[in-house]
Amino acid sequence: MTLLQENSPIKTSDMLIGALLRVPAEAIHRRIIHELNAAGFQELSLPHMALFRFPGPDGVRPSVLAERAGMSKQAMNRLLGSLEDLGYLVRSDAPDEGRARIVRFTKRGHAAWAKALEVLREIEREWRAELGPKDFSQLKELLFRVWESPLIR
Amino acid sequence: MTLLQENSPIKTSDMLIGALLRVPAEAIHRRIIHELNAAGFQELSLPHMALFRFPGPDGVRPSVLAERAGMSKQAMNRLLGSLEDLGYLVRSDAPDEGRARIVRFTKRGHAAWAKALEVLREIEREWRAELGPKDFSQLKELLFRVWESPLIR
DNA sequence: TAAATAAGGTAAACATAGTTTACTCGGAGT
DNA sequence: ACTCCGAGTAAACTATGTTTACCTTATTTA
Repeated sequence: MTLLQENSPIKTSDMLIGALLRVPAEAIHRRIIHELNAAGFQELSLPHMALFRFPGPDGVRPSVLAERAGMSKQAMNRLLGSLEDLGYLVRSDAPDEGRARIVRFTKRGHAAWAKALEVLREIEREWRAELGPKDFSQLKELLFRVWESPLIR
Repeated sequence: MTLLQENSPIKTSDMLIGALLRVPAEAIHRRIIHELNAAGFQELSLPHMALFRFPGPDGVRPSVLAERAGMSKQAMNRLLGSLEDLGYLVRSDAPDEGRARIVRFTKRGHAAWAKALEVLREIEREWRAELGPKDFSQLKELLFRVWESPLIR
């Protein structure tokens, strides 16, 4: 029932797609938090990453963000409250729609978002250098096909 | 500062590697939990997945599992305690090494582990059907090269 | 040999972060 | 005017993780 033999090297066929995706995804996640912290955005921790992820919270309503993050409106609201206290964003009234509000980055929020993108681009450069430009493009292309497919619904 | 243009379709180049890895990885994660629950392993929830992941906890020491999962020994110990109460595993004394213990799946634990692997293999079949066998193999091969590289340390 | 040290494991207090339950506010439909 | 609905909010509760502290056993060392 164990998955690996003793003393034999790991092969591609031993690895299932779950671990192959999860491990690098988590590594990227940790690195982004680490570099944001190091760049002066000390307060940002793991739960905040529910917001600092594609396609970002700027201009979006809290309930939509809750939906995207897969959490309750209340939990999202507390996250937003904490980030508002920390000066990363504001929740302003939406002019037209009833009681609706809209999340807007402050200057500091934009700076943090820009830093996160910068780290991600740096990571892409490193991967491209390691795999070679052609294979890296191929990897992104394949993952994009997964993205567009019904596989991940 | 926004990442996307209005009213234009998303292209590969818009997507950064972080989201391309994270979204499918999370989808797989959710599905495994869901199908384990449906298969009679109702009690298993998200935090338990820190153990139900490659290469599995069977035969491993608690402190190693804590290290792998990136959490404290105490937190891991509580997880193990909860799974022990639920009948998925036992912590037996290791015969030689001092106070060391070893985690062992019970029959139920083995069954859950086998089910998780089965779901994963089903997911792989679906992806292979969607992408085609050649491209799917290519995807795994590229991810494996990332796995072996220093990129994810 | 005896004492100090290190490593694995455990326990309790605490902090964090999420869900559940319940409420308010504003707009739309009747 | 009355009801209903959706968005947002608040408070109580729950879970899950960290911090702090301690026990046990083996190894090192004076």
